[in-house]
Amino acid sequence: MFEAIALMGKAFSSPRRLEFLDLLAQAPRTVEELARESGQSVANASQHLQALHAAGMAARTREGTRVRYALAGEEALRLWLALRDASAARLAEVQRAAHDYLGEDVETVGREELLARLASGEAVLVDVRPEEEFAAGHIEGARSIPIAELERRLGELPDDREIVAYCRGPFCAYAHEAVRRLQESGREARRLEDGWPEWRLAGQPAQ
Amino acid sequence: MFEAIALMGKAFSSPRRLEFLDLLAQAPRTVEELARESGQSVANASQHLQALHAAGMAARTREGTRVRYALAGEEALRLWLALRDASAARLAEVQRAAHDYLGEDVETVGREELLARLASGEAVLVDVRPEEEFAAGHIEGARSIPIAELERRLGELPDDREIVAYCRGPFCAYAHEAVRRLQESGREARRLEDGWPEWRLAGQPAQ
DNA sequence: CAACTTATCAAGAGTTCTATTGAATAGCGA
DNA sequence: TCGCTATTCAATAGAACTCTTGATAAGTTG
Repeated sequence: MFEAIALMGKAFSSPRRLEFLDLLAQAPRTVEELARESGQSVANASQHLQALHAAGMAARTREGTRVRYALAGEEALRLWLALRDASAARLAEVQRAAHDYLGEDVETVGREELLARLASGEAVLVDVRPEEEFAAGHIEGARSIPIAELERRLGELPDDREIVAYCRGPFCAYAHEAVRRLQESGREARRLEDGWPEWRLAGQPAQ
Repeated sequence: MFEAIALMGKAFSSPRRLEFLDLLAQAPRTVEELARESGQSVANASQHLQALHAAGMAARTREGTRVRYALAGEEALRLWLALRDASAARLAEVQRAAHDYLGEDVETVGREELLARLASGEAVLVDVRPEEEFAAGHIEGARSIPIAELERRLGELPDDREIVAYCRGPFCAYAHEAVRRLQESGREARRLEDGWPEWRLAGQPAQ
């Protein structure tokens, strides 16, 4: 029994596999994409992805000559987020790594407040993740400006309303970075406290 | 970052450690007790427990010459139960192991129905876990009859009311076993669909 | 069908994990 | 202090895991 459960537990014991889970939480991807985005060989990525599949954490579908992996349902997403949050709450190593990686804290907005400010037109919501992730699903009413293009496309954003940026989640640096740049441009800006996976899991309006 | 999270993830990759989590979900215990109940050497148990501690899943307190380990807060319990349930939902191996271990399914009662029937006096609730686990915490209104003593103490139970048995959780065989024996004795009996940890986590009345 | 792309397989070197053994340490009580 | 108990430490052999390399399989396109 415990041996069988450990089959799933092993999915969480390798940083590489956790990185895949994090990527898959945003959008399904092919093996080659996952390998490229995580900077490892295709063969190695394939092995880890098969391990995730065997652990019941990833689903896979064949698409012609490629194979697309996705998280295996909401349950899998919930489990990954629970592990991530629990480790952030209890392990000093994770806190330290997060702080080093994210830099100075940036002011946040909660879900309710964001919804209210969007409804009243006081705020504009920007998704700063890569375009493909936006395409795979995003918060209702958000517009896509990937962080890499933000500088160049600053003109598209109003400077008389607050900008709220969001990205992959609370441990993703994109939104932090975006808020800093927006503030440097003289705009009022905050980041959404969560990212897209948390929003979706909470059953909030999405597209 | 992912490396740091994997420190916690590794806690779930060994059947031995999962068994400890399962035991600790019932009640805190000393190293020696945990080693005995899981049938392994003390030195080995100590190593695994230290790993759980380093992973932020177990807390430890010194008590004179012994060391008592406990789950590190509700968060740890929630994570363990989430992993267990997710693996039971998604891995055929776990389902098979559970069925082999638990035997024929037994009729269950839900929390709400149990509370109603206890309030109206239509049912009697029995905790069939070992006595020490009962002592460390149990459902309000339950009486303790460890499964090992059930046969001998059958006379203590009424035969004109339904008996509801519960134990460590849905994958613990004690309650199944108890219901079968109670039914053989001519009593009406069902098992609570969850066990003590789930009950406590749900914030239901406890002692 | 041949050439090509994408993913998986197979084998092996190096690393990490696990359980065992025996020794060492910490706290207690005489 | 000494002897005792409970736990941890240290060393080690064997098992499992990880990544790399090169070959193979599946599917598409010309």
